Amino acid sequence: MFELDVRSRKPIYEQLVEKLKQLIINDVLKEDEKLPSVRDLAQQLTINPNTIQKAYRELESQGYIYSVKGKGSFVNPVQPTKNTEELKKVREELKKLFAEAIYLGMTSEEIQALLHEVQGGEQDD
Amino acid sequence: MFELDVRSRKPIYEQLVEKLKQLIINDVLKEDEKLPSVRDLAQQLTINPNTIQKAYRELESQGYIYSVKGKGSFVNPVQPTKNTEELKKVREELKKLFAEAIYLGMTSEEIQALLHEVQGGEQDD
Amino acid sequence: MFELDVRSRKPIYEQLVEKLKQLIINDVLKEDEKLPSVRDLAQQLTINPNTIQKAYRELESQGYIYSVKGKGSFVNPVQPTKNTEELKKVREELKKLFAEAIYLGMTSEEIQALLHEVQGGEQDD
Amino acid sequence: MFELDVRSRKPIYEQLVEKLKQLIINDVLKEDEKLPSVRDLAQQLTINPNTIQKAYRELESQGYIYSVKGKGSFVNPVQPTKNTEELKKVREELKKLFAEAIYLGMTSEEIQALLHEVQGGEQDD
DNA sequence: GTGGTCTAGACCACT
DNA sequence: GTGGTCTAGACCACC
Repeated sequence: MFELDVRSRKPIYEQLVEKLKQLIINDVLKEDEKLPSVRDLAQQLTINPNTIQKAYRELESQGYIYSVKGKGSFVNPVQPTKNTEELKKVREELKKLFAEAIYLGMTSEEIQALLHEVQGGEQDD
Repeated sequence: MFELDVRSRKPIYEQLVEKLKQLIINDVLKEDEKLPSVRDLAQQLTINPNTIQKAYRELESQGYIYSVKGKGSFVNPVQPTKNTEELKKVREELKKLFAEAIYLGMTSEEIQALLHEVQGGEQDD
Repeated sequence: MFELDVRSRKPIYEQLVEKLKQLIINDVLKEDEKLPSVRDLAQQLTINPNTIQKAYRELESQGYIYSVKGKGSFVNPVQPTKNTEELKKVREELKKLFAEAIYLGMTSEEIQALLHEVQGGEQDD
Repeated sequence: MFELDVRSRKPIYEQLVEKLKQLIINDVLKEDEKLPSVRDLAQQLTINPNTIQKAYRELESQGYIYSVKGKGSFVNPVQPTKNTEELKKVREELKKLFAEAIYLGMTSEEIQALLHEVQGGEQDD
């Protein structure tokens, strides 16, 4: 299900957060769907349950999931209002990346192609 | 000149690397222009010189600047050949960000507008 | 395990990088094998841990090892794609050394003998 | 005549030593031929005369040239006896480089081709 | 004066 | 306990 890279400089829990975000964003994990339990996922990925829990906590605080005591963790519906802060960050990040991509030689056509590629995948799911 | 957040989770030297990259990419620091000396910048930012040096070294190994003992550190001309590795990373990053931006409600029109905004600034310099 | 020359003009961390490279190249340290911890090696060699870390970091950025926070540093499998830059350097170095060896009186037979000697050892492991 | 790389991490005087060695090795500078004067070379290369002098001193101590007060510096005839020490170093260096080249994927055929290339150039000069 | 190396020692993040 | 970051302060090599 996941491919975690122990070699990466990025901490494992951050990788997990990112992967799960991707799954939610790409609608693989639908609204109110239950995430795998901490213990199950830990066993599946052969990593420490604490690490999983840390990832879930992070996702919760970012508003992507919610936890119900004794039942598990579930995907949050999108809350457009709450995300203005995050949108601002994403905009800033995009600007930086665009500048860097152009500096490294990418044309705006290539960048747009990439965008449409992602967008196409989005709709297909 | 810079605004560093000492409290941030991101290491100071990485923040520095990013800021300096921005300056180079946006042509504020031109080719072969001298960067502030390690000691000067350290004093200016009230940061340890070693930290500055770490940032400079990182920028050097990424090909953005070069350092000459006894003379200083200077901006490198772009080397399109050497940056294939970095381009790959940027492409991956862009894909992730696009997905996230769309998830948060941005339309592809908005994203493209942002791209053109950056590109415009680029050409004006 | 290592013999470092603290008096040498070559920085300690560079000596370390070289020695460790040798061990990896000669398969003394196998793929994914754990390197000694920064602190352990520092104590063993009576050298400051920062110096060891600098060496490890250099090896990491050259693609020979990878480091995982909280776990340790490990030998990387060879990545033939990523090393084009380094190969170029090695080729240049070889050319220079060949010229010097010939100047000092070595015949090309002697040089080839040396090559086969090394190659033999390589295959025996 | 020379191409010095100020960008290089290698000190300029070392680059000079290497270049001059090459010229001697490749017989561009013949036995007892006069080297350019320190001041001339300094002006030609637009670098500090002290740097040139340091390079000449180094070459002298390595036995490649000799200096005559008031007359200049001259190329030394090869002294096979004196070079056993250096030969030993070169042999060690070659072994290391061979191992590294093989590790990075070069075949012994490629290496030998490189050798013959250098050797050919040697005889042509 | 410039970058580069090294030490000693503190503190943090991850597992 | 692991690697990673940062500081303070010393000394060296190069130009």
